[in-house]
Amino acid sequence: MKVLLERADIVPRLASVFRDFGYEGTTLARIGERTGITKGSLYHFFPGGKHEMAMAVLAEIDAWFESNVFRSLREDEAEAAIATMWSTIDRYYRSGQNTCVFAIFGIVSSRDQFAVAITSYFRRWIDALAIAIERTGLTKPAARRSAETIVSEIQGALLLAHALNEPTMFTRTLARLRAAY
Amino acid sequence: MKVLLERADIVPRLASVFRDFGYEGTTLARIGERTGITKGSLYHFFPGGKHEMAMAVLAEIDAWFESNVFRSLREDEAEAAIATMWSTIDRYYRSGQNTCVFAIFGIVSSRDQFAVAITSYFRRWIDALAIAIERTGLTKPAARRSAETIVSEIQGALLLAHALNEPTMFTRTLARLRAAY
DNA sequence: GTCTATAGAGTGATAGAC
DNA sequence: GTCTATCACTCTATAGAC
Repeated sequence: MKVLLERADIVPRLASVFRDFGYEGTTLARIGERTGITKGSLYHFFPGGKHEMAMAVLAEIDAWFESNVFRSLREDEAEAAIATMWSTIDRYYRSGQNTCVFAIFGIVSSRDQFAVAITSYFRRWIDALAIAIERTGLTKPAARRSAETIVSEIQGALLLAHALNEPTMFTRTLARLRAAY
Repeated sequence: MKVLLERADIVPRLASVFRDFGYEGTTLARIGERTGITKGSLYHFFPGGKHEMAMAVLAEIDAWFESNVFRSLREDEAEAAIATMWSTIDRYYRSGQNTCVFAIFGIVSSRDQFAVAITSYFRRWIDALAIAIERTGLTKPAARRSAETIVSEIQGALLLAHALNEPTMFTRTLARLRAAY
């Protein structure tokens, strides 16, 4: 029987708080309220404090996308990998109800302390998608432009869906992209 | 000679701080550092505190867009109004270096206290643009879908431009939209 | 003199660190 | 839980505009 927490149990719970409140808006008290994890436990697993907690959240999301989206785009058959991507991210973003933690962190100036993680994530997404699109027959520059447009549209739709509290804004965009690519 | 501040002088300076740090990340101390405006002046003009300051910032940006973008889209000749929009927002967002305060406020959960202002802003942008596009000959539903896509793409491009610290991501998107509509 | 705007010390509450 | 720093905010004394 396991009664003690492990770091791996904590990170997803931290993610949910950072996702809702952003970096500045996430306080240790709020983490405690929402997850039941006390400050003692937090500092035991993340001696670097709030910054290390946020880095762990970004790293876990990054790893999830790497193994569920990016790798497949780079290595698998292109059309299938792209088709899988639409349904994977629809599930991940809960059809527009979830926001993207990298977007939240990337839009304000505290972005600077996570700049490497943020740029790496978006760059690798665009790069992997460009590789897949190129394999469907487009030229390298055209594939790259399409990849940038798609990631940008996904993020824009997520943003608007949340700002307007209208998740269908996201699902409609996803349906349109699915049909176009 | 005028040495005393007026509310109208303060709001744009506040906007620059909220734009860079978001609502939670903006502190009165930081406002003081960046603008030289001390608490005495701030609370004199904004008795409602930080919340009222943020509302004033949103209201001013909203009014600027209303008179420089939305009104023209609704009332002026459609092709000309749309053409003007591209260059107006390119200037407003300083070719991708600026972020959108409504987007920053709208992406985190503190969005709730500004929900009315945020949804009104994006809705009126989409509505005005849909009216203009419909006038160019599209059906009402098609025009609306295009308008949603455009606003979403603009926001997505702004987000990615900032997250990747690559403003050209925004200018390229704007160029593509300009060519397509 | 009157009134508006300003400076900034001081308040309790709460932040993150440990 | 304890600590110190910092948070939003209050308040008083005074400077500048007319």
